[in-house]
Amino acid sequence: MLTDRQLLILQQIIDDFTEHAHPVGSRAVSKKEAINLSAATVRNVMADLEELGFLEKMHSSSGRIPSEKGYRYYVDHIISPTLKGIEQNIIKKMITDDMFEFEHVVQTSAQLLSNLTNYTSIILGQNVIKASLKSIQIISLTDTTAVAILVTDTGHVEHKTFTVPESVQVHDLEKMVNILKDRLIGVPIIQLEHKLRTEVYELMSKHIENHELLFQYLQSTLTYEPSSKLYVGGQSNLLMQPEFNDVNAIYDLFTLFEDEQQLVNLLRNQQDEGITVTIGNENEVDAIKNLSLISTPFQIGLGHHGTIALLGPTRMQYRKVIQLLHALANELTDLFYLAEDNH
Amino acid sequence: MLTDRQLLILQQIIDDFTEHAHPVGSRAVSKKEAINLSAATVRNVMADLEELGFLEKMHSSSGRIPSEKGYRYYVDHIISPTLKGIEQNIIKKMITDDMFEFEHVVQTSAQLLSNLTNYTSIILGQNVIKASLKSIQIISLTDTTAVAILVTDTGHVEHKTFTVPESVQVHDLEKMVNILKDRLIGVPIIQLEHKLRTEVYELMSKHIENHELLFQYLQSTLTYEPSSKLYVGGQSNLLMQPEFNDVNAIYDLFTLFEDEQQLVNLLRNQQDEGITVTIGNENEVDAIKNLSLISTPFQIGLGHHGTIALLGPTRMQYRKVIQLLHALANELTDLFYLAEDNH
DNA sequence: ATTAGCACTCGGGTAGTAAGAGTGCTAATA
DNA sequence: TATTAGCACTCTTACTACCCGAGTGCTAAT
Repeated sequence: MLTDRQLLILQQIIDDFTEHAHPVGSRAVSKKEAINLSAATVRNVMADLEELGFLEKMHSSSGRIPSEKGYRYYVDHIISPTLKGIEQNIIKKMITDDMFEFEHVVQTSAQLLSNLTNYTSIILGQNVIKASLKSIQIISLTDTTAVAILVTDTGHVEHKTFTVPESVQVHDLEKMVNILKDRLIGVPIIQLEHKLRTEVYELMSKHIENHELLFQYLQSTLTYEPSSKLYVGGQSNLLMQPEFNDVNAIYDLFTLFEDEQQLVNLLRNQQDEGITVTIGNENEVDAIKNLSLISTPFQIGLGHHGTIALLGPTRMQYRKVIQLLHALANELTDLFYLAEDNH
Repeated sequence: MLTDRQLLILQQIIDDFTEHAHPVGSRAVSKKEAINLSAATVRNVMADLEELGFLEKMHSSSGRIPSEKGYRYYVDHIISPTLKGIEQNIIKKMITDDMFEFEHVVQTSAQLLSNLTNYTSIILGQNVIKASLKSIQIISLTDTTAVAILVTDTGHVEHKTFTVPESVQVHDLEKMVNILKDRLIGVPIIQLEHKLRTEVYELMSKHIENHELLFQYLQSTLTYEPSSKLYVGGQSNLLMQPEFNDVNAIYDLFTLFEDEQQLVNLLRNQQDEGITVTIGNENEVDAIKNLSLISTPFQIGLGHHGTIALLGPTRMQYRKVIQLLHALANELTDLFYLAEDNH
């Protein structure tokens, strides 16, 4: 579709703009090492690229900046996700150095990503919906308080502290726990509430005295919130980007960061495999329509997966970011997935 | 120290500036209902107040703005922390409506506070350091993964997922758990690591085959991070304040928000009881030297306490915030503290 | 096909000006 | 004596005009 020369010049402009965030003029392109053309010739090519929609001008006599279509072409045609050199080693070292703890690894990865790129990293931990209940326990702390602990087969732990009303008998509580263990262990999380309302409720009303009150407590305690673990790292990195000199843009973005549910949805909507790049207006969420989001899933085990993403200006270092994400996703999958597969 | 008239005018200026964020002129003050003086007279008083250090000018012909000393005087002499009316009810309703779960209450409170005030709320949950271990369990998920769960007597739950090396025998793992239960339950968190290194290590090396490897895992799993639960609500609220039209100020602040440890320290350093107000440069952390922090502790039970704080511009609605915090701290203390005391 | 040359465009910076808000001081007033 | 009216002065902000430089697009020459 594009000639070699057009492609080369598009690439040079994107690289330059990515670095300096200033519109790129024909003279600047002409002076680049890879280019042996006069400014005038470059101008002609640039005019063509603009007509094709790959470049834009801010005003009639500014240099060119890449359009979203330009970035899209660049990402689709120029980049291969093989990472070589230093970063690969950093990641390998970071990840394998005596880390066996899921949350820790994921959190460290988020930190690492945002440090290496100066963008904002968002990592969504495992999708709890598909998991099922592995263990349920109630540990009493004082006479009137207790903590309930739920564990899923994917290792997700949820806990709630609550106060026990004085009217509740200890042996009723024990009975209740036994019913719960009997009926709920092995049940997929998504069915918990239903089972609770039917089977468990029925059993409780038969065997337990104060069942209405207890059940009420139970329901609010066991109703799983669908929010998975979410990590956001390097939010302030984006503030350093020159595109954020306007406070309104910042406001919208940070309001998004505060809305966990919306972030989760954002990452859930990404593809199930491979690296996904959404550029500017390709994003459906308004607050990031002037940013790019690059994401990739990683396997946690047996069909469950998490998502790593990086959020940066459309003027993003796509090559670097894609290679980093690719490498990191591989490492994480190796760590969590093969660990289970290997035994 | 100040005459009645001076006090009145100081108050009017602070109230006006708090609302509008613009320097207040003598004419504006003179027109206020509570004031029956001409602009000229007000000017004289304002000049006096400036000389005393309670007011400042931005430039020679601007109106006056309160100095930090001015706010300090206002807070110390004019405000009483009794809340009446609507907010009290909102809080009561919010807090008592079928909530028995600690984290939920605290998180809702943070949300509530930032919504009611349009400032940023920071809530520090219980101080784990003083707690001691109540329960310790290891639940195996698959052949090679397991999750360890620790519960303190204050209801704090910590969990870590880890992979079990194949070389470890199941019965060794069981032995280890028994040793841990025997030796660590009841031990204050702060002493955990020591006990682990001495008593537990000794026992393990006697009774368990592969003890070096297991111990290594154990140590990284059980070493408690001193970070308590921290909630920050309404970060983006501050972005709407006109004092944040400069991106640099925002950057420093949000970098602080990302540094949990620093936030925890900030709140830990507040007074042990009563409401603490630190205004502008009274704060030790650079990033908030142009903001005010108002905080109050609340009792969780038996000597443990958490801290609620609100962060806003020095031009803050001190009266409202102080009254809100006062009321909320009382409600929380009632809920968590008296619950235990009452039985 | 490429390039040099040139007229043209537009944004950003600088300087000057006018308007407006507010002050401080002085003199008049109750 | 305390208060107030009046007025000159100060400083910011908004607006305008202007110039400079970077960059373009087109034409003609190579």
